Amino acid sequence: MNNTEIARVLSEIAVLLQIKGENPFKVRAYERAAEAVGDLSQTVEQVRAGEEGLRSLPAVGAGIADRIEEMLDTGNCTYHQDLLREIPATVFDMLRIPGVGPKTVKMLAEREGIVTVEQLEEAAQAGVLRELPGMGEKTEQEILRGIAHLREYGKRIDLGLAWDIADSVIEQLREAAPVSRLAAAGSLRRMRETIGDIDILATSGAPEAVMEAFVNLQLVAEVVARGPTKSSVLTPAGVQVDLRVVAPDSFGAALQYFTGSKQHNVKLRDLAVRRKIKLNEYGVFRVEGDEEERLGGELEEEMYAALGLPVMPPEMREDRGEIEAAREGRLPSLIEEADIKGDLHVHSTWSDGHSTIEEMARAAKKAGYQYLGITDHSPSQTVANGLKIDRLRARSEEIEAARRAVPEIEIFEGTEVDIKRDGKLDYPDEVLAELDFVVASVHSGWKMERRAMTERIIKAIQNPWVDCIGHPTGRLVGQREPYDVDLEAMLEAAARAGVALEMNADPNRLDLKDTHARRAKEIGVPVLIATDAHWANHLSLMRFGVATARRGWLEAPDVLNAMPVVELRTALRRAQSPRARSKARKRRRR
DNA sequence: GCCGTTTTCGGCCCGACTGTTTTCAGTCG
Repeated sequence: MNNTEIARVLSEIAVLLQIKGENPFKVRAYERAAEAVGDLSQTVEQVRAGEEGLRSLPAVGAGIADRIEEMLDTGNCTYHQDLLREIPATVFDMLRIPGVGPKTVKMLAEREGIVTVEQLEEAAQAGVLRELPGMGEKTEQEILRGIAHLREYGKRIDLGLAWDIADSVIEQLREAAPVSRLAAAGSLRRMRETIGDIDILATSGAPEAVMEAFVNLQLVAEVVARGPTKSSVLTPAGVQVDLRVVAPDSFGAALQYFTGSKQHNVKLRDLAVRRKIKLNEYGVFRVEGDEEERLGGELEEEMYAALGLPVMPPEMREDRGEIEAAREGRLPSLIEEADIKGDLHVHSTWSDGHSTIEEMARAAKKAGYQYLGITDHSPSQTVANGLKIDRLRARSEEIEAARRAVPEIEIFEGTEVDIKRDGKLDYPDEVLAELDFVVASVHSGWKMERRAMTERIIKAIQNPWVDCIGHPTGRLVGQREPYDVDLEAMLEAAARAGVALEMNADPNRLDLKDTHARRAKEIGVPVLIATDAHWANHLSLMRFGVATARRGWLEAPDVLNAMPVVELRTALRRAQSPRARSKARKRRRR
């Protein structure tokens, strides 16, 4: 079983135990173990083979380690299967209905034998639910609406779309409501790759008026909940937006609290309790018996300072070791957008891009960059108008013209060359040698088996003219699973060869993902953050790539395109080859 | 089921909102 499968089983065990009414801390142990496995970039098998074994994973002790061992050895988990005999897997879908939690599921199954969404819908339509304990007519209607909503918009949305909505809510609220401060919180502020709902935080002396303005915003299709300090609405596309209003002196506390993650906050509170300190969304307090002394709350920094900690960047707040790092004074100094000196993976009208080389160069100048890599597709990409060798060479003229038109930007003449099924590249080496920068990517044959796919990519990494592997796992967020590849082997090969792996900044890709980037850093593989832009205005997607790199704890020295142009030129492998040196001499004479 | 700056046993975060209730349970984040 692979990591995803093992994580899924562990998290299903947690849900099943919850429905059974088991010890909530046991439930949490399984949840945390599932997260730990899901976050790994190595395979679980590799962790087991490692020196410290499975127990080295957070929240994995003797019991859960046994279950994981069984899954690795036999491909299934008897404990999980026993639980599923008591409670059928169909209840997982029921839990996705807003307002339906484990207690309700248990009650429905025991009293009415309801274990599927369809049965629940039927019972609600028949008016059976309202007769059950703790339920009434409203709950019944709520469940019917929840089912309809789930069918239509069951998915999480990508980070790019979420920020579009959030920016527009913030802008409209600033116009319409008496607010002083407004900020996005939640997974949006942490820049997670997908967003369930959008959390906005405001400060105001007149919360009721803010709530009134909020539920009447133009983009509100439906009001889900409405309270004096918290309301939830749905946009016409079915995205939920939550707004909370707090007093100005609680802004930092609320921002900290609602940014999460849940696990980060749980660990923080655990730390706080030991020091007789209480954290909530209103502030941080020292607790002495019945007495509470307020220590702060206006600034996020005060919340952390009360625990003797520096503030951690939101992207790190996932309980992946950041609190320990903060305690020990070894928080990394994360890469920032301002550190990025150029984009090295963009397309132009020569292949499937929609902007000319010059337009791309002007956009790069506007972004404050020093350089830009034009990396059009290679011949195999016929649908993307991939460049045959003659067109690739013909493109040089236009690149030269763009260099003259936008002299502030150093343009790297590049390609995104296909890695063919056998690991060979779509241009011969002598053609790749003529270029300044080569990204090699897999665009076909997704279904290859793991070993062949791994060898395929490693062969490309070993080609002396390859500078970077593009979107290294091939996944599309929420749409397409990554292809089956041994990431650890890929990283090791890249480290040996000095080849960069891409952090593709397109919010549909984010590939490498955060935990992979972190592993790349550990192994010493340089990361290229690049947008893969097909339109000039898509250079702005860099923001999402940088955010995901931050989630992977990357610092500027870990990122290839945080290098100034002169250093970059000499750092590339081709700079070391005699042929490149002669080419570079020619370039200098020009 | 996990874990240790108080612990190898006894802890394990906190509050708002809703609906169905007459004081609270369930859900959510």
